[in-house]
Amino acid sequence: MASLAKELSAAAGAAFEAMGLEARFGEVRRSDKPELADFQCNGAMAAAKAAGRNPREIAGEIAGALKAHALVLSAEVAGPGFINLRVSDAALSARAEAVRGDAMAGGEKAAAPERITLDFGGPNVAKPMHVGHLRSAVIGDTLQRLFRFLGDEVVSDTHLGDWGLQMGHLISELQDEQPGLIYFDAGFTGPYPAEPPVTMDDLARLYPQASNKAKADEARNERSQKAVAEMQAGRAGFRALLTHFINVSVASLKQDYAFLNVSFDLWKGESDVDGLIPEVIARFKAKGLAVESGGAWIVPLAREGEHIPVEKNGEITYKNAMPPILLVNSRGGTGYHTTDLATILDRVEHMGPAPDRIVYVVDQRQAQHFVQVFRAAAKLGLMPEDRLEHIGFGTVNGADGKPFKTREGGVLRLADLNSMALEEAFRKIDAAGKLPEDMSAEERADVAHKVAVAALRFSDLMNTRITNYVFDLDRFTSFEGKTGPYLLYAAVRVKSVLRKAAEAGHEPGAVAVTEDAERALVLQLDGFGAALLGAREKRMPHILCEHLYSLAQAFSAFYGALPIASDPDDAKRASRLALADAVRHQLETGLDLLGITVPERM
RNA sequence: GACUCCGUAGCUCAGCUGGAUAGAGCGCUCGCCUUCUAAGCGAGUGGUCGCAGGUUCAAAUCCUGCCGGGGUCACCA
Repeated sequence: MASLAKELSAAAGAAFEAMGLEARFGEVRRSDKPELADFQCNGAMAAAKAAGRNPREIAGEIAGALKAHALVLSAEVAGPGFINLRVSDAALSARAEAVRGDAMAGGEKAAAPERITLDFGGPNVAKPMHVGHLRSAVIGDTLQRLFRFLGDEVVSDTHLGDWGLQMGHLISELQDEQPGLIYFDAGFTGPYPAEPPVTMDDLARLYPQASNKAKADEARNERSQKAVAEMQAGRAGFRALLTHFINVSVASLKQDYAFLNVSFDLWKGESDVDGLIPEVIARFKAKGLAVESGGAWIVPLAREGEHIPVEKNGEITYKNAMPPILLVNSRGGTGYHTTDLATILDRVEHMGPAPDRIVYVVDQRQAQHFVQVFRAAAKLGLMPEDRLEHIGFGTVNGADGKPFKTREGGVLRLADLNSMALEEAFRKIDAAGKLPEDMSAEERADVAHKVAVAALRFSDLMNTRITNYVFDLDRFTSFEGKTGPYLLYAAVRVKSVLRKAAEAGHEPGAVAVTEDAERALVLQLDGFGAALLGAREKRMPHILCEHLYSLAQAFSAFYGALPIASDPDDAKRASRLALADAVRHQLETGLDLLGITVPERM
């Protein structure tokens, strides 16, 4: 059974068509005014304008047709031409039962599923993840889960940053500290030691150290540039170091991601497409798309009207235009434009069936970079621009309103954020004092972890992803109001009611909706499918967050207003238990899509 | 300078493919635990939707222009 909103939309659409008007006017949605209606259709007014007719007259005819529909209790015209619909208790009851028994908890598959390569995470090998990496991880992972649930075929790839200047910084800084290491002996032919010469802490220390020096000292920066160029050119010792750095980093990254329930199918990185870079460059040159400029090779991308070259002191800058990409720099090295293009080539031509779409979940500040890469990829014929998609998100700012810096040091590590959230969860759990005395230390730790993850993921996902937000520890770990822990609490309470009822021998039965709180609850359940599809279409997880939060609220109101397991009437008790079970099913399903797991007790 | 995102309640934010009296959370004020988990529920408080024009029967929503803030603009990614 489709959602009530969908059934009603189809019926209203058919009624519009019968009048010679477009079916799209029949869109029915939840009413803004629950005291007046369950659902409303506003299409008559738009249709009247298109057809040059009286809106109330059209609304009256549509309402007349809808009255005959099996789900509809009443259909009335209000104001300038709103159609207010009430559905029958029987329709709501049937809908609740359908949600309860549905594998998708009332959701429905996407109409046109796609094969999607999802690129998110993007951690750098040189440095531990910081708070800014939270967003890509959490938004990307949620989209991954959502896409799969709705029928898309997803391959996720973390796309490690392991090929750029940061590797040069790391290599040269290590050489300064330990010049005797075998990796720096150009005459050595191998094999190199299997044990890594550094730990994650070493890497975390070496990188900012080198970066700061390079900023202050051009000669120091030049050495990093040289080191990276040599590494890219294939110097064996440097490649061996690269492999060590990657392995050390990945082990650490996996821990941070695992804490947040974030996973990837692939852990490929920029260095994996190293071998494809010459081919990318050759293809651009062969097609005449690359031009030489100041010793470097660039690919101009500006379109008609965009390209405004301005010459100043003998140098040409491209003011007010889409800048070209730097294919090969003047040292013969390549930057992230080129590796990104090589990665597209890899994904399209070397990894099985080509994806329908490649989606990048990366900071909004890189929007222009992606426009450039996408244009270049399209020019090369790798993939049309409209199949490449950048899902940007706002920065996580500090209290000063500025984004957390990543290269000056002093940033909050993601691992530390995770620990802080976990500590806070423990503290709040102890303060609430609700966990049963008999609960083992292991289970308590598990509950605290689930609460911490719910707090972190939900507080990040509930924001519209495009806007910046201020990092506020209280907000991340708040256990009151519109938060992940509130949702967990609501879900745990449903489970608790159901468990206790089962222990008393009471099972869910046939649903018979009668009370307002029950009607409101089922109407909320009915909106799940639309929320899922909306979240997928717009790539906006907060739409799903809003739905689940409203569902938890509707359940809490229902719980407060009516007895469930404690109702003495057998039929009412069975019906309300079934309603509670439908809520549990949809809440758990939806929270799982957000990467949030509900414990049995808390 | 160009492009881009944002500007809605004291604070943090939804709503933006135009529709009825603009919604949440936090805060603040009341009320509710001898009954299923009060990390809860109910009621109240609180808004020139940045400003000015325009389109429309109807604008927070669409268009134009301003103002304010963030971001980006080839050899770091």
